[in-house]
Amino acid sequence: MARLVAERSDVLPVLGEVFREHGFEGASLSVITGATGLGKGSLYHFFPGGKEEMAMAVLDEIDTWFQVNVYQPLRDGQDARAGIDHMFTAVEQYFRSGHRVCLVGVFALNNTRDRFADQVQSYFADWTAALNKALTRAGYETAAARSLTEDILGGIQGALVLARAMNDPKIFSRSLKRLREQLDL
Amino acid sequence: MARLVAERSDVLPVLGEVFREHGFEGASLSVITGATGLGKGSLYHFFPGGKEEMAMAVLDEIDTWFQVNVYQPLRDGQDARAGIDHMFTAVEQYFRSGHRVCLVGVFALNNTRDRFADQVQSYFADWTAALNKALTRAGYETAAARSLTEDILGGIQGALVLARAMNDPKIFSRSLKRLREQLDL
DNA sequence: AAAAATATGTACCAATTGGTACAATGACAA
DNA sequence: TTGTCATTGTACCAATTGGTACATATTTTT
Repeated sequence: MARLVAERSDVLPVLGEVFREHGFEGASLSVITGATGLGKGSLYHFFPGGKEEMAMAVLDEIDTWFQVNVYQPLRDGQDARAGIDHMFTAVEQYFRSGHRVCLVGVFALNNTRDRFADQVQSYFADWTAALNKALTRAGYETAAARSLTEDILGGIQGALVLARAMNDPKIFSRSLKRLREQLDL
Repeated sequence: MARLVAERSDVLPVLGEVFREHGFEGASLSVITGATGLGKGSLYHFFPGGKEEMAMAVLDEIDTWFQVNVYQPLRDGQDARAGIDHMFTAVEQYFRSGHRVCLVGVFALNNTRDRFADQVQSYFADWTAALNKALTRAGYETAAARSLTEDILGGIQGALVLARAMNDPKIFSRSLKRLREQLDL
């Protein structure tokens, strides 16, 4: 069902990158039209709710991606260890080895969080629950699993901040590697 | 030399909180005048360079604070272990046990970083150098110290992101405690 | 091909943006 | 008290903001 004209879903990845780069406030309509190549007419046709609906749609797409590629393997995979290993691989790729930043993290840090509180909250809550379950299934005690989960999710977010702040993506890959090895699966 | 009228330095903490809460783009002049209680006249008298100079001044103040309260104790304290322990205490207080976010992190994540690249970079570079030196002095091997430094700085930033995203400041305190204990000083 | 539905460009809108100009006010020292 | 300098409020500015209206394409369906 491919069309020549743009589809709503085609523009979501571009919107995602725009919001990552500029934040929600900084992503002005003119920036968005420039990056997507779509005029206001098209934009408001696809997203009648304006910027807020665009960001919501992006967050939804991100949620779906993580559900499929990260949370479900963690929760339901036969081998818990394999699910965890798969998570690290998926994360390394998703964040482009530290070249890409976490949109949810970007939104979370300032007052943009309040606009999208539910989606921001559940992004990390779902991830936490899934990883926690996997670690438990892999043999960790309840308390240890809980701590490890926080350390790993925090470690990922922090490594993204550091990598971008120092303009050195390798910081992310190195950190991810250590987080993984710390588990000696 | 206290004066009845406002001083430039009096307004810096307020500006800091405004930029934390709204980010650089989101901190409009009207938000700033509202939060500081100063009109544009005063604001542009103290900061002729406008918003950019305000943010620069805030970043400078932050840098000074960390130099005095974190980096120097790490670098020059007689007891390296005490310096590290002091760092954790200072950080726990500075970030108000997870109620406050890191302004440099906020700026780092989106394109605001490019405006303040030097200050963002050196905030983490200086911290990294100081902590690395302290860990080395405390007995860690070169490679181990380097990894630990990244883990600790990343862990702090990530914990701040998580705490704010989940709206649960305790995540920060818990993470900080584990990072500290991991060192068994 | 005609009709219906989808998609898009253009013009327009009030509100807000960051910033300037400047006169009036305040403090303070000679 | 007079003069100097720091401080502040107000009015103003062009540019941009997010958003709407709508007529015109462009597809898709019939």
